[in-house]
Amino acid sequence: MAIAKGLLFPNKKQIQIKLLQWFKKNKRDLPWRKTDDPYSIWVSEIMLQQTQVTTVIPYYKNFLKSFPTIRHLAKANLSKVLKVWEGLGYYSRARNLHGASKIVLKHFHGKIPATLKDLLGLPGIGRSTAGAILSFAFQKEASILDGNAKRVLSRLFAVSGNPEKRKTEQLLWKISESLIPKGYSNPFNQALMDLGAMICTPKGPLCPRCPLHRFCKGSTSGKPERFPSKTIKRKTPHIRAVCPVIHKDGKVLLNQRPPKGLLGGLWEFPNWKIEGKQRSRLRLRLKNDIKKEMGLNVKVNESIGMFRQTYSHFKITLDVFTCEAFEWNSNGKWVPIPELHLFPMSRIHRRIAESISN
DNA sequence: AAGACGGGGTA
DNA sequence: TACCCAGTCTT
Repeated sequence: MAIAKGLLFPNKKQIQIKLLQWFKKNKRDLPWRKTDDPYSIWVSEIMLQQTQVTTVIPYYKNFLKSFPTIRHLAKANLSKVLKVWEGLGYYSRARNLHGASKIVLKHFHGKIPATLKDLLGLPGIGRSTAGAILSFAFQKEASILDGNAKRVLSRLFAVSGNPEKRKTEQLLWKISESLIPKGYSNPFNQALMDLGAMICTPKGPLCPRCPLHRFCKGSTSGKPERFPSKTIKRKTPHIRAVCPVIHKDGKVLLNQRPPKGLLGGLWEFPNWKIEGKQRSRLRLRLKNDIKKEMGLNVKVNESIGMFRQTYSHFKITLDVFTCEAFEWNSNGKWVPIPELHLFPMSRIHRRIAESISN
């Protein structure tokens, strides 16, 4: 496990050169590589957290069109930011990005800070994102440890520890730091990412085409895919819920989720979990529950369908019923159907909204 | 140290 | 289905 920092790998120099040469010739053409604007690069790095490049590209372009500068972002309403973020997931990223833009405007004269300490003080920026911003936007000496770097380095040095354990993380960070050629953080970190995305892929790595093939302990030891080691995941629970779409005079009732936590700040149709035994006489139960919980007298129509969504730690099926209300009083917001598109909503509720708009 | 946090692409 | 993505934050 111990790899001393100074007298590291004898191949260090060759690894650096090979990787940089490979990168120069094979780098991906990505929108955020065409700019030197720290704000744009920052936006890209936040979007790329746990999200694949191809998913991010259209969001990145649209976001910068909507909020061209950090000042535009800082002055915008959170709801507008969430709307532009809609569908990208991990909405706390949007909330943190927005919050951080206000901090930068107020405490850093609108200039994104260029030190590790200051960057780490901004919400949504952890060590790896800070390293990416420092090296990509400011040409500073910094290291990264994203999913790509983690996989590449684990294989290159056959790091067999559980990648989720702190000790393994620390070791990988050490490797990432010590491998960077002085003055070349920017291309080197990008090269690490591109190698991980294009050659050293999670499944079926293209070792024969890898510039680091002959230095790679993972590859020469037989099966590079053993690294990083897999972690066992519990299978996700399945939640069933009912979801009344309550109509009155061309409007429907929406609730806004609390600002933090799951899908924080997004709007949705009322919905609540049902247990297995409650599945009988669903429409009658629904009518009574709406009366009891919302103080609303409604007529419950037939179900308009089951809507499913899989999240990282559970999956949910919403049984959606249209209802007709006989009165207005309620918490929540009555929204004309043609205006539903203005509200930030999660994927599953957006699909419901679209299904009743047609 | 462990769990929460979205949604999609891929095999 | 299962994996995993240019990770961070909370508990």
